[in-house]
Amino acid sequence: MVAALVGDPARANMLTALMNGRALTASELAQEAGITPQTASSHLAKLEAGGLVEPEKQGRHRYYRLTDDDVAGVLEGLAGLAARTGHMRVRTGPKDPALRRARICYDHLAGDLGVQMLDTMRERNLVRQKKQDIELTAEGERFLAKHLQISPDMLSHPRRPVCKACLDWSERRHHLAGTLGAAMMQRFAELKWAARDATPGSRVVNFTRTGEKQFAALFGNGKD
Amino acid sequence: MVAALVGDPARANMLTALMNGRALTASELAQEAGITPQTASSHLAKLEAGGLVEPEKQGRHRYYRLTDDDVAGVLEGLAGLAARTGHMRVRTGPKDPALRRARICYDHLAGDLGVQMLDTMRERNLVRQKKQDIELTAEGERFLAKHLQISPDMLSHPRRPVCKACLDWSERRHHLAGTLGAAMMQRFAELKWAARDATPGSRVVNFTRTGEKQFAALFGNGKD
DNA sequence: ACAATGCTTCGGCTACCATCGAAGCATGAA
DNA sequence: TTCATGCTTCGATGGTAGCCGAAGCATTGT
Repeated sequence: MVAALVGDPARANMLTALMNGRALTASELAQEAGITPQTASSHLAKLEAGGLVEPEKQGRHRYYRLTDDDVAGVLEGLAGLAARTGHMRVRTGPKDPALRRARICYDHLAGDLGVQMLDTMRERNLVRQKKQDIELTAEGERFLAKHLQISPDMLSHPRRPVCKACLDWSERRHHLAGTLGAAMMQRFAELKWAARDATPGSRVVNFTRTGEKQFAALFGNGKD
Repeated sequence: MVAALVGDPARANMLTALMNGRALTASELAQEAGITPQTASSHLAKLEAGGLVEPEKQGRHRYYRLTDDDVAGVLEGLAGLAARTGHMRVRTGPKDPALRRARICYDHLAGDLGVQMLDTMRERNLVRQKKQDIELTAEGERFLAKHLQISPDMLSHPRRPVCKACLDWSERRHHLAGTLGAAMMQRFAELKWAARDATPGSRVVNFTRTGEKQFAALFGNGKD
């Protein structure tokens, strides 16, 4: 059944990413859906078998596009039904998924992952938050020293707080700023977990595969 | 996500069964999908939450129908996509013709003729209907007195309404219930226009030749 | 030739969800 | 009232499908 194909969240994300009519590679679609290439491969095979997408081989890439406008039309219709029940998410902030997921806010991590990180830190008592004021706990200091080799004396600054809550543009929730936020982002880059996108002017932060895994191990919420 | 709702085979079968625009009871939908009532109940709750179907309570039955034509349209579209890959579903046909044409529903006339009767009464302003509530007009009272010797005072009952819309089992449209519906059916029997089938337990109503003619003269829609 | 990249296949794990039995309500009938 | 019917809720189970790690092809670049 075709609907079952569209029903899976990962596949739905892929299809949505293809709704603009352009073709995307398997890897791009994997990133779009937030899954590994091998999982994406499995999904794409099913979508192809279901006649929803068709591949075009080009070198060592495989570009996928929606089969035709009929498919796009049905997807539109489904989105319309979803919108009526309020099950559709409201578009806030940037539309670029990569930008929504992880980006640079001044010098610290923002986007879904940034919000997720602070959420988890709060949940595990690594920090305590009162409104916009955040303070690092003793437990948090041990955590940072152990997993990220960050010591408290690296964070002191004459005019800047160690921790600060920063309202996230796309998520409309807080992520972590301050010298700690900056230090952690810097550490992620040094560990090759993540790097700013090469495109000039882009604020997108790309996580490596291992980086994403390591990050999820420390701050994951199980929803990815 | 809406597509996930349609994606499940059991739910898909239910929705397909509702595609003709008629309403079905929860039990019938369960049988249609080949699952137990409790499983069907769970599915129907989800479909309702997703805005795909809406219920109508009638006695101890719960009739479900597709919310509107948009839903049907999207389902059509999905079926269209499915058809291209070769997997098409088959639709099971109806059943006993005599039962569908005329039968007893509690104590009043149901089936094709029952629906047809209410249709004509509504069309000729003998009754006015708002959803499930039906009221007899002055014109209707004159009509009943003249042609069926039924006077309004025969119809009053402490706990039962004079007119009530009852969802027809086979036609899935409303026919006339209440004390008036019962009185009319009784009158048909007294006039030897129709009689319940002799078979024990059968709900079939057999019309005589003259009865059929007389009935058609009063309530016919010209399609017979 | 070798290495790097992109994608796929295979195997095992896990989580979710459809499913059903049993019991609980609600409505209508006797 | 009591009983029967229709439907729902609860709890437990099992099958399935998504997911990833590791390894295998395929293509391109050096």
